Amino acid sequence: MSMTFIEDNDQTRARREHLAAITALVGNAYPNKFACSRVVNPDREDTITAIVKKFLPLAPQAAEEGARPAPEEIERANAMLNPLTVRVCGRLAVPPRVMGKAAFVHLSDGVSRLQIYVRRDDATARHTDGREADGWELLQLLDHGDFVGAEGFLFVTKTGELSVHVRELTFLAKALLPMPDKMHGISDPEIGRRQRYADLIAGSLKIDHSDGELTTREVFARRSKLITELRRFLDEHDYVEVETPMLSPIATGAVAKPFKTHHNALDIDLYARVAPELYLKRLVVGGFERVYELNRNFRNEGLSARHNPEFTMLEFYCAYMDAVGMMDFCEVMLRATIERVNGATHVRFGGHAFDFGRAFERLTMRQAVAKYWPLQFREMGGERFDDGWLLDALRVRQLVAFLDEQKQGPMGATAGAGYSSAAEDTLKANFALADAWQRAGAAAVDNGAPADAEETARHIARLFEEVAEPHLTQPIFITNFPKPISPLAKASPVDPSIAERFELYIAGMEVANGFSELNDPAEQYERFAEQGRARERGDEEAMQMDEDYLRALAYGMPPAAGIGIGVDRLVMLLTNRHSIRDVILFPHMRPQRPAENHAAE
RNA sequence: GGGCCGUUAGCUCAGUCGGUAGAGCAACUGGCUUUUAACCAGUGGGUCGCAGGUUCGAGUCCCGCACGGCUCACCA
Repeated sequence: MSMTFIEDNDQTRARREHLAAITALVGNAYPNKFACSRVVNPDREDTITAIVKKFLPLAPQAAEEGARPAPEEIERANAMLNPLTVRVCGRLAVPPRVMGKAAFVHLSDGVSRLQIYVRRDDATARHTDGREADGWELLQLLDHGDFVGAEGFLFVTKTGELSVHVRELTFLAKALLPMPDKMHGISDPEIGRRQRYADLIAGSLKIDHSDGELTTREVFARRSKLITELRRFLDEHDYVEVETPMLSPIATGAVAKPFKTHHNALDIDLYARVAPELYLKRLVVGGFERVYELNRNFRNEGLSARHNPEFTMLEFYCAYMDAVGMMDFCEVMLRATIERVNGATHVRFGGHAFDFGRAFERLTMRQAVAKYWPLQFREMGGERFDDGWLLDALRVRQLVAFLDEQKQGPMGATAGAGYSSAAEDTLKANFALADAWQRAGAAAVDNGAPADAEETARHIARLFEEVAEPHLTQPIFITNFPKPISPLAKASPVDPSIAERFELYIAGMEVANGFSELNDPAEQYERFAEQGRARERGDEEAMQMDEDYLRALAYGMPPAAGIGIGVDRLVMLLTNRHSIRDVILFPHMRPQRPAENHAAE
């Protein structure tokens, strides 16, 4: 038998030899079950975590750090603990500490650890055929990471640690591979993400947690808690959870490139959904006035610290509500769930501190661009930046062209050469700026084609992304998106050029996106048609016409607001992880190239 | 694709000016019946990512390649 996944070295050889010796000693080294005691709760078997939680408070405390508790206090604790016989099981969290004729080992259940104490003169083991075997002999064969069951009585040691004095040891499963370093854990993030099991083990076995960061286990426990709380909040507000297709004949509902697959029996291509949006709105048509789905979306785009090809989105719709109402609701929901998950509305994320208890700022997209337009470019060619320019298509063109040029060169002459004085530098810089501004203006006019609404919309979105987005650290709603880039959103009743759409930004990340839903089938048809024209011009991400959806709208959809919340990014914020790959258990990674091929034989 | 950084024992990492390959942990042997990053004594373990060059001599300097990380561009 060749097990190429187990490297052959002195470490693995020792473990295999131990396994053979264990088999000789106790028979089946992989028994099917182990029944634990029911000391903590007669209705369920004890876990290490349950035992520790229940009995740790009985262990005496030392008067000061590093000192041992008073002997009489230990005696008092043992008088209560010794009559309690427990059966517990778990993974060896450390290599056994053998001291001649006695040994200490910690067992872990993945969350907590409990020490067991094995003595040569009173430890037995159980052979799978029922015979008694030598427990001390079995202990000698245990490796860091093995699974064992232990029966014995509770006590506290001289140092005050709650422990189990083992009477019978049962072998449960072998770790044939060495455990991650007990002090350093897994240092290579690559291995941590590819082998999440090893990462989780490392977190539960690591001795020093002094860095104050959450363990991997804790990150995903918090993720689970967040998802529970989001569901609870929506359930309490009369939302109904549904599941809509992951595979559909057309990928629509968001501006994104889809994954394509094929259904053999039907002989049709299907797409992994990029958003459940249009299905959920069909349900609003059908009478689900409050409906949500919390599930995966798939987008065939680049990977980054903030992008995984599949990601979890919470999407929900509320009839008779508009975008403003949805922002209010979203804010209340985040405040409530974050408080329940983290125990406070305060969140620390890298060097930033957020207080979700405070009202979120709200700015229109144009206001955001105007607010964050760089100070050094407020004066250009004798003209003063005015946010009214953002209403003027040619001005918008000029701003984009100007920004492009500034991004290209290293600010032209503004870098300033060797010996020139500060005044000279400023003068040169002003000239260069005026020049650039003029060139941008000329380019805007020369562009030829009359500026159409869609081009202006894209330009404003670009200006927003370049100029404002990096500054959006504290939670902020950006509102009033240009209509042409929002094909499913309803126009504002006061300004038909903008959509009643918003995005929530936190720590520079887009965390949520919502709007007043377009429910006029005729207008929706026109918007799809515009998208179709963009598609023909080569925009792969443009949305496809969905005729069934239009038919649904034709049956009548009540006014409604909807929102999509990026759950992974929210988890990042709540766990202080700066890569989305750290909050997804098995993130997609580039396939591993065989750089080393020692496993060949 | 561009820029920067990395690759040394099973793991985490040192390695000075170019001169015999190092530590801690882990493994193995022995000692130790309340330890806790247990301790003490000893043993084994290396194609220094790969390939070429310079040199009397390369883990170290030079060139190329592979693998990986961070970052920029693209993107929710």
